[in-house]
Amino acid sequence: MSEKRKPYPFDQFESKWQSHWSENKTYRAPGPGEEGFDASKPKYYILDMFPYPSGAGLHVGHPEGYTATDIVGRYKRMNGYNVLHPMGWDAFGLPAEQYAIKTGQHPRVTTEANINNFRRQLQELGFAYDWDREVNTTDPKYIRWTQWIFLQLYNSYFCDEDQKAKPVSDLEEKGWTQEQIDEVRLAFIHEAPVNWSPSMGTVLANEEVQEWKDKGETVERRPLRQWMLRITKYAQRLIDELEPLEWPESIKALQRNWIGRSEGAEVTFDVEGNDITVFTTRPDTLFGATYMVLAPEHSLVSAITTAPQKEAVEAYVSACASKSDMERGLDKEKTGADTGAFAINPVNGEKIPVWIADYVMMGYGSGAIMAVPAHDTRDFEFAQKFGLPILQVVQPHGDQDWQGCTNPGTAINSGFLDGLKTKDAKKKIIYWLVENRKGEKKIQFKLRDWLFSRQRYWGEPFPLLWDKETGQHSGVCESELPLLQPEMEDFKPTGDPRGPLINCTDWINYSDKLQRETNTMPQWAGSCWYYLRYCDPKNTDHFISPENEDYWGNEDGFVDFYVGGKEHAVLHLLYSRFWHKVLNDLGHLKSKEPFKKYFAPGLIMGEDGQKMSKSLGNVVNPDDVVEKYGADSLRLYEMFMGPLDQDKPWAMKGVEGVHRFLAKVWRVACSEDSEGRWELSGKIVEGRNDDLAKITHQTIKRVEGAINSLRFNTAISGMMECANAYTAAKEVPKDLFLTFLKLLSPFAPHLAEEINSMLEESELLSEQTWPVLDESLLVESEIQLIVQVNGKLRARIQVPADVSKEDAEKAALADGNIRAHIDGKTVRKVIVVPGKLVNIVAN
RNA sequence: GCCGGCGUGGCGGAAUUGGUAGACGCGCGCGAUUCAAAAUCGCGUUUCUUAGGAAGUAUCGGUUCGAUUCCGAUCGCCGGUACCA
Repeated sequence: MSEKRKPYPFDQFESKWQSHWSENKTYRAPGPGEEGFDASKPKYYILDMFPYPSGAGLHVGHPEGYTATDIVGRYKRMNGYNVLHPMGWDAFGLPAEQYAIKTGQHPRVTTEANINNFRRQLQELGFAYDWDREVNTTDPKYIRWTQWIFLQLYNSYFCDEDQKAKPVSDLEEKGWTQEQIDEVRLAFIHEAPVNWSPSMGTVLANEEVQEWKDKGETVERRPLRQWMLRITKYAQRLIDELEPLEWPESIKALQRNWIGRSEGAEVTFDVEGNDITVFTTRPDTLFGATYMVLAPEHSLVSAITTAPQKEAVEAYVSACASKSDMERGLDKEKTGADTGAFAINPVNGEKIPVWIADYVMMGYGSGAIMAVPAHDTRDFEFAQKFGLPILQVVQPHGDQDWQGCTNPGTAINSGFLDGLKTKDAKKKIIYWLVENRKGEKKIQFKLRDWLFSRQRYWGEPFPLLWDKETGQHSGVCESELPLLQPEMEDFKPTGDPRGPLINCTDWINYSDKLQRETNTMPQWAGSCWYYLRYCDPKNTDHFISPENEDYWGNEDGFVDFYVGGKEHAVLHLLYSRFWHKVLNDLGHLKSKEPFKKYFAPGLIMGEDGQKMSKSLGNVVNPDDVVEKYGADSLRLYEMFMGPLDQDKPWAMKGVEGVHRFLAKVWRVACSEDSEGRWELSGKIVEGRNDDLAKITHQTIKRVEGAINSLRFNTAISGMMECANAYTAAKEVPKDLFLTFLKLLSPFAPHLAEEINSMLEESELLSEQTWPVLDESLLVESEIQLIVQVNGKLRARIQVPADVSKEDAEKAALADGNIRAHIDGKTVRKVIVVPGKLVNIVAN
């Protein structure tokens, strides 16, 4: 009936085992106080980035990381750990809302349907998740705690002396006014040019802009009053506390880069009676500052501009204002205008002209620079174009051209700095600036505060109220949480920067005096802390109980091992670290970091080597692969493709390859009868076979090593070699084959479980312990030595494993081929590496 | 420009402290089985070759008895970031 018989009947047992595991709660990980909890067991918390349940369903990229963590989790479990491996849904967010608008359904409905589809797909891959711990960021019981954490941020400030967050109530006790307190809250309202997307009708965080632009959305700068989170206060700690984490160096570098720490100095210039401060990383070049540049948006521009220059300056400012960020970035040709004003260089009293130019950004430092054209490429270009003076103050090493040269060297034309190396000149000028009250040492960061409000419907509302008369804001009472969005017919973005909730008058009006905040939180809010909730998902008194925190978390990084896409290197991973530190500072958590160890799987590309996309038609649907080859084959293939952290192209032929391997394992135990039915072959016997014992134990060693170093592709190669040996043998001892099945079970749990049960083993493989390596089986009595002459392989000789150096040398020199190669030459030296080789140096 | 990563057969890749380069898989070729095919099993598969060898891990150079591995320079590709002062 079936046109093509399957190489092994995965379709008949995969779903059976999935149901079995699910019904028996095989992978339940009980926590403190729960039934079946065993405090003596060590714990292991392994976490996947929870997916955003899109309408498109699971992508083949998802099971890559999920299979890796599943293998490690199952391996740890077989080694006696109480493994927490949970799954949940990052279900708020713009795409969900856009999809809902498009289909005319409420996002809660479409989200639920998408979640059900995702859950089905994940369950069909046999992942050992504890589904009792499932979390969903859009669940009111979850929203409640997201909002509670927001209120912690809102009700705290950053104490600079102690470098940590503290409750604002401390400031109230010190007699601070409400206005003063509002200035320092970690969640604060701020009017500034922000990233406004006209196409999406919302603002975006700096970190998100590129991603949405890539998807074709428009983003422009626009001044708006928005809620911000004061992440910049944590800039230094976010760099320092990253150091001890077991993260890939590249990801750490990405975060450091984004935070962008620069050491330098602030220098104050007198400009027509105003103090203008600039930041510079090269205070040693202060004598070479021959002009000053302000950003066009700088607040003092109109005040200092002289009458004759007024028209030109105003024209330039408005030209810049109308340019989008993109145009401004693309246009590398320097432009600017002379304000006519002069600044006094504090170090030598020189009068230097003040210009405005759009190569100076308002968002970094003070929005003003001292220009040192001799030693800065941008200032050099600008000075050349506008004929401004260029004064060399650093003599670079060697014969490098000093013009526009930014390299360090020796100070010249710099008064008391002359003759000093750049490093020493920096120290001396900073000392001078401090002494003369003209500046100070300064550390500057690129990191901006986090724009946290969105003008959308499908997100957590801010639990905040505004006084209609005074305009003062305040947090709602914790007992009123969760605060859910009202039911609305039409929640489309309105273009109104207050968001669609503004149209829901019943909901907005909290009382006669008070009105609700109408902005909502970004998708990141829920994902910032979900790893904590998994530990105690049903707790109604705490976001996580201290007992669960102590049991599941680590002091030096809460989660033992976190796996997920590197596209979140400067988004989710940075935001989570920030929230975790705030919660730690406020005494709600004991650890400083959320993720002790982190790993980012590579991207799975299309078969054509391009990134998978609908438009290219190269998308692989995991459901189709499971249908055709089974879940084990998909899992195994994704692990066999290559190193986990590398980007790699999909190849359906490769899926067939691992599928054949699984079928080969199946056929070690089973064969077909004349009707085409599978039955035990009788090849598995009681007995012993030293050769197979050796390769089986070699495989234990290889697989263990490979799992511990996340090199799953080599684990699978090892198992393939072992299976090839079983295939070639006439009989396979049962104990060895059962050992092999245990090794295979984290990778292909369904097949391993099925064969195990067919061999009348009653206990589930996943309940069994990992095989113990017997090293004695690996020792050889005879080994092969390679013999080289002048480093080139010339012979292989068999010698006893414990051969002495002298005997090895003798045996090598006795070999016929070796004799031929050293014939007529003098042996100068013989290197013997025990157990490996003999190298004869002769000429 | 700056930061990070990567260059090994026809392809994905292996070689864990420097010690047999190309494991394992894909593809391809040959053979067995079959009436035939599929499936399966076995053998072969870096290149050149005067068949003894020679060359070979992006390129050039260095250290070493010995380098895919360590060091230096160059080229190429990928990712991040960018008038960040």
